[in-house]
Amino acid sequence: MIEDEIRILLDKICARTRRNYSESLRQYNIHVGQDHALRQLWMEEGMTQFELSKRMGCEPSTTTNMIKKLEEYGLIYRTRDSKDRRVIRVYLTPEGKALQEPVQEVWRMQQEKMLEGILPEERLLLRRLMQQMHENIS
Amino acid sequence: MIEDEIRILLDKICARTRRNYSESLRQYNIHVGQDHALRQLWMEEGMTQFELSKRMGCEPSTTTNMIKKLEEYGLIYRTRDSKDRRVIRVYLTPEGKALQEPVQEVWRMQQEKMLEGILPEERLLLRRLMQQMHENIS
DNA sequence: CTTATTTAATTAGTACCCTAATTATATGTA
DNA sequence: TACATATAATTAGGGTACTAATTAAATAAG
Repeated sequence: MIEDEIRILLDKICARTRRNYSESLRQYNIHVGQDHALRQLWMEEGMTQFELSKRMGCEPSTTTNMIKKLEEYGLIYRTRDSKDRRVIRVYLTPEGKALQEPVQEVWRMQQEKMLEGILPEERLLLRRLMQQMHENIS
Repeated sequence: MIEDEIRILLDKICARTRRNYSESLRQYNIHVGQDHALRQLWMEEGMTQFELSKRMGCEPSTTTNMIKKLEEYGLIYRTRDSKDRRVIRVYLTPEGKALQEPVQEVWRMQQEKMLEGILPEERLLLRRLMQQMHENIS
């Protein structure tokens, strides 16, 4: 069945990219999920952990653990909001900021490798189909 | 960048399907990765753990842990190969076999939901593009 | 025959990601 | 003001997946 193949390919591509990405990130001493959090912070600092969870699409408890590791590594720091003492806001340290360029470069290279030989108009179509798939299941 | 969007969509679709699938499997008391192993065994029993790892595309240590859980749950059993005492062969119990139908039904329904509104010829193209992507990164 | 090398599986340790329950603070209502 | 409810973050506990190191059995080489 063609539908089964699509789903299986999806899983394989995902697992493979994750693994490749994980290997490439090792040189910077960070892990796949952490990069996810860092990417959000490179776009906007000072988010609450709740906001960060929403943007990453994961549970708050996952964010707590991830953020804890990133703090241990010295890549981010946290401050409690003075207006609402329940809230914690997350900021990048200079070390965290410095990773943006090299990590984005790794990301871009993997992208290009994955899409090699796929024409611009095919990429547009691919994006459209994937947007549809994403809407279907969200 | 359209390429970034494709990669991000890929991650989101993957995470989402995994999560949805995980929820659906809860009624059968199994977890996402375990289903992966069971699917291989439904196709062919008596594989070695090494063979199972290769087919699942994961590390042997991951298989060891997964198989251990499945054995605790009473879904599979293991026997040591009499010719080569290093090797362990994996078989399904009646309970493990009984899960095939309902779990495959869940799988099929999620598939159809994900691909809703995508025409047959688009599915063919989608498969082709994904096959290409898979080759590119493997 | 003995030693070295290879191979299958396991163990230890780390990170990711989830659910359910808990803690602490803020807010709405009697 | 007092109590109930809601919200942000955390903790506890389980499963997935990896790397690196180890164990045990099989095979190759001297």
